[in-house]
Amino acid sequence: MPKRVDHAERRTEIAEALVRVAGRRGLHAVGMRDVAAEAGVSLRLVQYYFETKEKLLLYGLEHLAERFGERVSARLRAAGDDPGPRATVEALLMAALPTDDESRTFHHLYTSYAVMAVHDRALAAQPFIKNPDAAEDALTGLLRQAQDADLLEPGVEPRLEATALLAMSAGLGTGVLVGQRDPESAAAVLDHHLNRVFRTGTATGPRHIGVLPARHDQRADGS
Amino acid sequence: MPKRVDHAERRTEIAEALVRVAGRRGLHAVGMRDVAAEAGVSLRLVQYYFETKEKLLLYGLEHLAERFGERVSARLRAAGDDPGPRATVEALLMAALPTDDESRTFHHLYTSYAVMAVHDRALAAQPFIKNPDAAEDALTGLLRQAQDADLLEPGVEPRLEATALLAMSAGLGTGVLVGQRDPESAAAVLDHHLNRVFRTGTATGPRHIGVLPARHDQRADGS
DNA sequence: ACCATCGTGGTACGTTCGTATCACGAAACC
DNA sequence: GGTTTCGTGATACGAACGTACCACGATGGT
Repeated sequence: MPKRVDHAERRTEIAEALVRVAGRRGLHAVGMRDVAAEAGVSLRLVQYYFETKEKLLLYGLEHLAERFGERVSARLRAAGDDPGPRATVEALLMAALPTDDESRTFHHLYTSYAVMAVHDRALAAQPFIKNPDAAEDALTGLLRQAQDADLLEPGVEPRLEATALLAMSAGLGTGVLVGQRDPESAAAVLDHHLNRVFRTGTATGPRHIGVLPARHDQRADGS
Repeated sequence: MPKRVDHAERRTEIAEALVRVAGRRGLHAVGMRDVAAEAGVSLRLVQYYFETKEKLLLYGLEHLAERFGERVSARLRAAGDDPGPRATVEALLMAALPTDDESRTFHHLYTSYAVMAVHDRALAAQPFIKNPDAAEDALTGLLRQAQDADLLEPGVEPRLEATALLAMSAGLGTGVLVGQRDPESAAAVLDHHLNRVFRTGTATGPRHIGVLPARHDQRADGS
C-alpha cells in the first residue's frame, strides 16, 4: 500500500521510537535496527527517512527538545492562569526534575546528547546553547518581574539567580537520575532555596510541591 | 623480558591511557584497541590485566574518582593552612568546575559514566552514590562549622545548602563543558551565591576567584 | 494505458568490536 | 636443571553495526 506518505509524520514516529528505545537501553546502545524494530518498520525504512544514523540522532534531539518544551508549557498552564511568580518559577524548575518515566527519559537522553556534543561538532551546534539560554532568559524575566513587585529578598540578582537555579535543577536532576537522591529530596532542596530567594509570607502558599500525578501517556510496551 | 611485573602499577597505567583516550574522543567511542595503543602495549595485554572491557571501565571509573579526590585535596591544601570556611568551601566547589583540560576530562568522563550507570547496574553500584555523598557530608560539616562560628546568614540549612551548592556546581560544570557558559561566568555565579550564604564582611576577602594557574602535569601527548 | 517515481522489503558487504585461542620466551621455584 | 608458571605477541572468530545495493509493487501524472 504505497500511498503517498507524510514524511514529517513518519520521521516523527521513528524519532519517537528512537527516544523510547534509547530511554530503555541507553542512547549509546541504540542501533538502527533497534529503532526500526521499535517503530515496527523495516531497517530500510529508517534508512529511507533518515539517510544516516547521525541525521537520525540529530532529529531525535530536536524532537526531544521540542517535546520537553511542550511539557514545560503544559506544566505552566496546569499551574493556573496567573499563579504568581513563585509558583511559576517553581513549576518551571520542577518540570525539569526527573520525577516520572517521561522526564527521566528526557533528562537521561539530554545528558547523553550533551556528553556526545563534547566531541561531535554537529551536535554541539544543536540546541544545547539555544535552548537553555532561552530558559535562562525566561527565568530571568520572571525573577525581574517578581523583583519589581517587591516579592524577592533584597540582594538577589535575577540573572545570576536564574543561572544558579537552572544549574541547581540540572544537577539535582542528575542526582535523581543516577539514584543518588530521590525526587522528593531534590524538590525539597529546590523549595528551600526558593524560600531564600522569594520573600516569605507571599500570596502563594506552596505547602506541598506541585508534582503532578504523572498522567503520562507513554506507550506501555515491552519494558 | 618477562620480569615479574607489578600488576597494580600496570593496571593504573592502562587505566590512565583509558582516561586519556576517552577524554580525547569520548568514552562511548573507546575500544580496547584504542586503550592498548594509547598505553603503548598490545591488545592482549589490556585483556590480560583486565579480562573484560566492563572491568576495565569499572577500574577506570575508580581511578578517575581517586584522581579527582586527590585534585580536590591538592586544591584545599593550596588554599592555605586554615583559610577560613568560606575560602575552603569555595576551593572545594571551584575544583569541580571544568576550568582546565584535566578537570574538563574529569567532568566529561564522570558524566559519561553517570549516563551509563542509568542502565548498567554494575556501574550504578560504583562511587556515584558513595563519592558525592561523602562530598556532601564534608561540605555540610564545613557549613555547620561556619554556622557555629556565626559566619553564615541566618536561615541557612547546612545540609540543604550543601546539596544545593554541589548540585549547582555540577550543573554549572555541565554548562561549561558543552560550551554554553564560560568558566568565569560559572565561577561568578558560584561566588555570588556564596555571598548570599556567608555573612558579608567576613575575614576572607575573596576578591578574585581562586582558580589556580592550572599547573597540571598531564602528559602532553597527541591532542 | 503507459511510465516514471515513490515507498518498501530483503539482503549483502565491509568494518570494527570484544573475546578466545595458540604459541613461546623468560623467569621463579624446588 | 627441569618444570611450572607468568607475561606477551599474533591472530582468529563470531557477532553486530552502519551502509549500500537490488528488486518490485503500487500509485500518480498525462
